[in-house]
Order: sequence, then structure tokens, then C-alpha cells
Amino acid sequence: MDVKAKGNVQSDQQDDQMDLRRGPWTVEEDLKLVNYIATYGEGRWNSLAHDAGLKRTGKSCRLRWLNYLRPDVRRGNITLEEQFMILELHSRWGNRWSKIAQHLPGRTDNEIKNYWRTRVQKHAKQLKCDVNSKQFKDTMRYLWMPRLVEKIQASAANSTTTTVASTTAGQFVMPQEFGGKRVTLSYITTENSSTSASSETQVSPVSDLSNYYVNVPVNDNPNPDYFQASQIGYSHQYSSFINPSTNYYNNGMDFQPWLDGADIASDNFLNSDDFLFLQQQFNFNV
DNA sequence: AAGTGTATCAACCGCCTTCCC
DNA sequence: AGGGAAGGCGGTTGATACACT
Repeated sequence: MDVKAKGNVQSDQQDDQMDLRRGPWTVEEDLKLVNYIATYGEGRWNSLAHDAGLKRTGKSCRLRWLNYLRPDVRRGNITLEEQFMILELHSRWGNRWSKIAQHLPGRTDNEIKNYWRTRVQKHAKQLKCDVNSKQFKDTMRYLWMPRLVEKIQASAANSTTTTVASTTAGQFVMPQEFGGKRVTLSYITTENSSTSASSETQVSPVSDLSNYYVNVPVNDNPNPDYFQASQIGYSHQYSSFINPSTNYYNNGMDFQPWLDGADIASDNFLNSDDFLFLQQQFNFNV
């Protein structure tokens, strides 16, 4: 432990020694915090806690504000699009919850972490494999994420209005209609693209998400990522998978031994229909 | 209806890194 | 450059809701 860390431990211990409240926040405390921040703004949390008359640590105030009281915080079920984003961004950045949360407006790092631990890790546990293993990552990337894309497409197709979820860092663009035409499903990040997107425009792939683009004729797009998409059997009409026995789809993957018999159909992350779908696509001997 | 098990999530702790004075 | 404060993260806990028997 370095000197800086040691100094902070001392600071934390001083917090412990003070007469500070812990546990669930009361309505009165929430009001104090909200009113104070509305007047004076965020920042300098330790002094804020004191000045607002709260017997809480600055850290506790910050957490309460960021995770619960902030006006733009979103609560409730994680949508399909958000599930997809979490899987995609986690595959890119790992457990950088805060960074991932920046791309999911209104969602907090704590919420995303909880989602990951309670849902995703649960599935890994049910599959009897490590959540960080190649097998599990491959399953997410090549099975669950494409499956999520299908669901997103289906719900968008059933919707009468265009669904465009804007984020602070980019846009997740969904089609209003489909019918054998190109589908524009993309996540546009501002950090790596200058491309603007609309539901009417074919969007150039700008991130790893290009691997999950659908209905894009390979020959019609110069980007090499589309070729990669075709390699995983995912660039054709309405995204049915290519049977691994007749294609190179499962190159480098090894699903069957640990999918066999596992109950992975227990919640909305991968429901019973999805499990049946996996069985059909890969001819499991279960 | 009551008891028990399980899932979810807010909140915390400890450690570490980053920021800023 | 050094040190304190703030922020980020992994891990955990406890309360509550819900499902199941």
C-alpha cells in the first residue's frame, strides 16, 4: 500500500469515528441533499454533507445523489437495447462500470454492476463456467447478443413508431420497418465516429457492434467488419444462424459440453424460447 | 395463510487511482 | 513533489419483495 492510499484509509477511519448515520436514507435526508444541491450544486461532497446538515459521509451523499436522487436517473427494467449495450461494452471494457454507464443514459454504474452480477454471472454459474472464460464470452458474443438483436428487431417491427434511444455518448438506432430491406441497427459512439445516423440511412459500422449488424448485403459494404459479420453467419436475411456443422460458425468455440443440461432459461435474459432456439440451432443432444 | 427460500437492489466498506492545491 | 480529497471499483451485506411449498 502506498502513502496516498494509507492516508485515505486514515480518512475513512476518521469517518468511522464520527457520529455519522448509516443505512437507508430518510425522506428528510433526501430533501436536504436535493435542496442543497439545487441551490449550491454538486461537488466537494464532504463539505457539502456538513453544510447541508447531513450526518453522512461525503461518499454516502455522493452515492445517494448519483444512484438515486439525480433527476435524470432511470429506474426499472433494463431494456433489451440496454442489455445489448451492457454485454457489448463489457466485452470491450471489462468491469469499467462507470465507463459503461456513461453510454447508458440514466443508468448508474452500481445498477449495471448489480445487473451483471445478478443476471449475467448467474447464467455463467448455471452453465458451470467462469464469467471471464472464453467459452462464456463467446456464448455472449455469438449467441446471446445476436439473439438480443433479433428480439430488438422484432419489437421494433411490432412498434408503430421509430425507436431511437439517444445516449450522451452515441445513438442506438432502430428501424421503423423492415421487409427484406436493409436494417439499420447500430450504435454510434462519438468517441470513434463522425458519422451521423438516422433510421433512414445506412450507417457505416463504427464500432465492434458492426459484428451484429443484420440484413446488410456483404458485397454492398466496403467495410471489412461486414465480412467478419458474414463469417459468424450473421449478415443474412433476418439473422437465422448457420448450422455449425455446415459452416465455420463455431470456429474456436466449444459450446456443447457445458451447455448440456444447464438451466439457462430461468429469466428474461435468456428465456425458455431462447433456450429452445439454441437447441434447434445447434442440435444439442440434451 | 404461514413459513421458507431466492432474487433483487440500495448502501456500505476497503482499497486503489486520479485530481487538484 | 507531496498530500488530502474525490472518485472508481470489487466485493459484500441486509432489507425487502416475490416465489414456492
